[in-house]
Amino acid sequence: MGDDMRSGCPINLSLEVVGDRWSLLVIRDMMFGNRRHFRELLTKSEEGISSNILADRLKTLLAQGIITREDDPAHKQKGIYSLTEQGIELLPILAQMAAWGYKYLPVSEELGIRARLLSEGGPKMWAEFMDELRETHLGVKRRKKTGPSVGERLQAAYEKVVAKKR
Amino acid sequence: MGDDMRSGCPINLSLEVVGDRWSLLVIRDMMFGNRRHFRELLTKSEEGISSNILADRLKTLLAQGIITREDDPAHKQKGIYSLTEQGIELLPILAQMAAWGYKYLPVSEELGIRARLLSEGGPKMWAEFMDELRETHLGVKRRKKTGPSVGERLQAAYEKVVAKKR
DNA sequence: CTTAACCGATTGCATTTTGCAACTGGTTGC
DNA sequence: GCAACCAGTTGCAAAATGCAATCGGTTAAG
Repeated sequence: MGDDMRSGCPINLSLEVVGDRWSLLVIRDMMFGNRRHFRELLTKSEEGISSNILADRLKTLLAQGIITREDDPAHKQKGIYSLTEQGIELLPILAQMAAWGYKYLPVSEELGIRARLLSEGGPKMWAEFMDELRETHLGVKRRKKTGPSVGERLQAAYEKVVAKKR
Repeated sequence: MGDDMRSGCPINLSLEVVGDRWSLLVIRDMMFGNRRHFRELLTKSEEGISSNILADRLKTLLAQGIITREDDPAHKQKGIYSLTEQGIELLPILAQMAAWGYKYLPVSEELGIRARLLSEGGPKMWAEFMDELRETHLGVKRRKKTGPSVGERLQAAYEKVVAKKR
């Protein structure tokens, strides 16, 4: 993660910031899995990131202004990681990657259901989900709640598939 | 580029395929720079990829079905690389990355202009550009041509900025 | 027909990044 | 007071990356 710039191309710059094998997975877990602590990100991830890599990525994402860290008032050692607006706006990238992966790669049924719903929901659903993230990560109040949130709907759909498969 | 699967999550799988520092830049140059030969991709890139990395990435992208390679009838040594439908459908990911990078990173004016136009154009413009790519890479005839293509418009805007800056 | 430039790669080697496992210094709950 | 938990750090091996030189073949100019 050197800070030497290869070119001023926006795609290149984005790749220099989040174009590695782990950064976007950490963001994904913060967004869809609501992981906010180091230990949650470390142990509750599907892929099993190792602790040194996680520590390094969190440091980089922090330095880039994609996440913030604050002390957990309920536990002196715990930090709470939150997405910034800049981090929240990575969602469309994740959504497109999810849609592409769902269409072309051997996605498992339970892990693919969210991608399918998000893809079908389109940009409108993404915007709604981003508003929910602004509420949980930035403390921005949302106006209304008619029915279950996008996050709840995705989670419910996931659990339904898991239950069905067993 | 091991083929061991970390998880069946669509985002993770996408990252395993194109989540490195170079693959998407190669795709970008094929899409927006119309680079089709090894030497073009090698020397006309902003970032200066090295030949062994390029060879390796082309091999991987080929194996993944994202690009194809055929012999150039006009030159026995040259191969022509083309995007497959799967590769063309990476465009929305690139477009979102371009938009995010343009918004949050120190993008140069001349390399940012395409990102701005593409972002303003939205999914409709992306679809049009993908149709143009289907024509040039897959030989699929398009129906109509009213005015300059998206590719031409992006290129013209880029050149205009370059001319202005000098 | 010679020859220099060009072609898509490959090779060897140094540097950097990643991955794993053990461990540290500290906190919390029982 | 002690076991479980916490956010990381350390040491080291393995893999990926980056660079420069090179290879065997093709093409175009003279």
